[in-house]
Amino acid sequence: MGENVMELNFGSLANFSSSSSSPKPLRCPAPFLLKTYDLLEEHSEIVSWNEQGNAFVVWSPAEFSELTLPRYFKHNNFSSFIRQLNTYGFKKISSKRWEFQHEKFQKGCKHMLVEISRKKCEPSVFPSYLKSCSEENAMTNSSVEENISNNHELLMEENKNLKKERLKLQMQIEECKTLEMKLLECLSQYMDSQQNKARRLC
Amino acid sequence: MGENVMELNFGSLANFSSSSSSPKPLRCPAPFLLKTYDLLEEHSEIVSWNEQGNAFVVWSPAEFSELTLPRYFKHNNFSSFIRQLNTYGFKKISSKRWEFQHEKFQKGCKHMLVEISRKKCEPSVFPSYLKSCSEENAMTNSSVEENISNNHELLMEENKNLKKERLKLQMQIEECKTLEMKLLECLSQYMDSQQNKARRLC
DNA sequence: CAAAATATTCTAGAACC
DNA sequence: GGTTCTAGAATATTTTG
Repeated sequence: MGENVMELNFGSLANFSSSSSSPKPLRCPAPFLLKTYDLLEEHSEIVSWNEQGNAFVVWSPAEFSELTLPRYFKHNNFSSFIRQLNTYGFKKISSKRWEFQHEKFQKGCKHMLVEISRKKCEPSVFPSYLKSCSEENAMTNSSVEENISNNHELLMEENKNLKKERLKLQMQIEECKTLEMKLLECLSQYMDSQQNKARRLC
Repeated sequence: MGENVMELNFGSLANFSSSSSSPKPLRCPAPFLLKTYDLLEEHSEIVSWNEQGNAFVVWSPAEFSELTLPRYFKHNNFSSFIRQLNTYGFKKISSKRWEFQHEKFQKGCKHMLVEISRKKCEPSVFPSYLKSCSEENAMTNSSVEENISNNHELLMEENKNLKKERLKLQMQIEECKTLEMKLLECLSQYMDSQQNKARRLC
């Protein structure tokens, strides 16, 4: 009841814990990375390193899912595989084919796998848009910005982005206000209905 | 009884948030829904209604992607199809097979498709302050402004101001959020106290 | 044609195991 | 840490006023 509402909506507050993220080099690569690297040494037509050896291509997602995945993982879902790739920071670098890249994932460089770590962000009270804003703020205060701000092109770009962001923030505020009104409306309706119920009970 | 009260009230809250924007009865179903419904009338072995006709099953994702999807959509990605299903509120109801369900998506009930609408915000009471479109953005990107901004100095100044403004907007959002939490807390407390009163009256 | 709605893509959140 | 399901976010693309 009332309590459940609170839990549902404020539950995330309980998880408010400071994160001591430690991206120190691990001694052994994550199993997922090893398996993915190994699977590329099969020299199959289903999946392989790309021409430059700095990314890999799943040439046939269907066969890859049905034949390759279950031999290395506990599933045969392409989407689960992709979810893992994203978790480890791989990017899809072609819109034409299933080609994924990570700076530290290269042909013949098995030793570099230890430098790839899982992305992990703590659950936070703040909505994602605020997170990204805060990150940006942190950046703007650094000296990095001092250097790049001298470039006219970058300035223009930043200007454009800032305006875009302003628009977004304005819309969010609009939404907030609307929601507040609706919450109030809901509250008042609830009070009415409860009073009617109480009357009937008398 | 408590639970029913809750459902009633949060149901109405959900209606509030959507009633302002769009969910009036449409005359014609979303293209995606029509296509998905049509594709199920092929009586194929790749995809079909389930036994009860209240959900559908993609029996062979690989063939579905390669053969079925491109005939109805502009792509052959299973994941894009699933993204659409989720956007329209379908749920995957089996862990064993690709079976998706929506209350208003049933065999022989094409007319019910008009009642399915695209999700804009969560059914949750809580914000997801995210975007529906509001229309107070006229003042932002005029081309006039673009020209003036070609001056380097002015650009710098404008960016500085934009950042200042951004900070202000972010603070406003924080305030809104706090207020919303208080409102909800109030609502929840009120519900509790009213229920206690009702119990005593019994 | 501009703006809104819908579609497609890529990535991430969160629950559960 | 892995797997699953769903959503966020950025673009494309289409539709509509």
